[in-house]
Amino acid sequence: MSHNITVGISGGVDSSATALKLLEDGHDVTGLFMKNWEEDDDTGQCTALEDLADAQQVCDKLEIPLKTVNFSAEYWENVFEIFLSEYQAGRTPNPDILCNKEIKFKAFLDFATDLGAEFVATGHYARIAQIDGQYRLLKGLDKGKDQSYFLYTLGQQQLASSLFPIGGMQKSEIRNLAKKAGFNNHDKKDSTGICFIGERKFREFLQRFLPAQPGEMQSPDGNAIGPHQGLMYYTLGQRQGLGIGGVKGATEEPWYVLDKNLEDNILIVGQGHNHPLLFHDMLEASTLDWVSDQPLKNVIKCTAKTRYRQMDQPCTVYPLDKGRCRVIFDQPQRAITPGQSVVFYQDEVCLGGGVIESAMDCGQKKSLKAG
RNA sequence: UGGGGUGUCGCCAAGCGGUAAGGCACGGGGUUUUGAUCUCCGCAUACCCAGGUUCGAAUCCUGGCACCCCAG
Repeated sequence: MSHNITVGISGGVDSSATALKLLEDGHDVTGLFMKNWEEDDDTGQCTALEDLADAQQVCDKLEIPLKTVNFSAEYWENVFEIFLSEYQAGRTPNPDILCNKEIKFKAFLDFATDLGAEFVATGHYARIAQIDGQYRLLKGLDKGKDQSYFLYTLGQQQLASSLFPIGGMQKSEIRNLAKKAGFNNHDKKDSTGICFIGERKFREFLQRFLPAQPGEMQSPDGNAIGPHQGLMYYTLGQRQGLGIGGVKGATEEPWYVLDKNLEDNILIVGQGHNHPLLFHDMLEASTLDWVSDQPLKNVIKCTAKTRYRQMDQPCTVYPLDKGRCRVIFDQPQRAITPGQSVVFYQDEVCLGGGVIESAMDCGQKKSLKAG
């Protein structure tokens, strides 16, 4: 049967192919282009305009209407301000997860619904299944492109009114479809950077909103290594941008951010990608979201990702009070970073996740392999 | 200005008469809907300065200069 479906068209191949597939399935499709950020990128390019042109070309080709909507105010208030305050607090937020929660699957979904859409569709590499009367969020079938990590905050209501038509396809198939359909963007480079904001020189970008707060970099045993520009500009496990050259008496290994001492404004740095202080086998997370809408009641054994594109790591999740949980990994994890999200899986099923508050060691630390 | 030592890429650092290793940092590309990580490529006609010896010197000699250490 035919449905009235609004597709979030970004100007990229994925959303274009999404519209194409829905159309081929006989649905009544409308394109909706969002502009959520008002300024141009670093290079002065107005990428939003170029993207809109691509979106228009695709919709013209498909002979479907293209509407535009501007959620800049909502984006600023519900995504960007939180993004900034998290950085201000020395944490490392994931704005795209918030963007999905607050914009794409709230503001956008509500807007489309008001316009009469029965469903919204996006070009995410993820799948929605109905099992035992419950909506499940599944990984995308293209192992290299799975984006379920970014969607863990979606609940039953969102999934009930959303479609991910390309979640079962490979990226290469998508590009072929787009090429056959005559889309200009069939070989357009995958977009990266913060959604709607784009690729930036990140520290410079942050610096425009959060002024520098220089301090000292120290080794774990307190030796002064050099200056830093402000703890908010660095994240755990980071190598680039420290500016630490050769240090007399030190090894030749590169330096990484090991920890932040917010009280004294000190950045703790050490040598080696696998520095022991970078590894922890336990974390606590808050602001949990479960796809089932059911709060965690019992201990569960599952796998988790601590960041996008990480391999699934076996772990055990323990419910705590105040909507928090504790996660203990079978193996120590590198650079578990407060502000980032831990997302839980059981095989292909994304269960939900939460925001990492802290990383710790539960004392069963396995010995690390060198190198 | 007594004695000893050192001055090679932004930093650490090889080189010991035969025509400038390497690492880090940095820059650029790739991967990537966060931030990171990772990966590839680039990066000293030049060895504190000035003379000299050699077919040939960063490497030897002489004289400066600078810094460091021990004495005073």
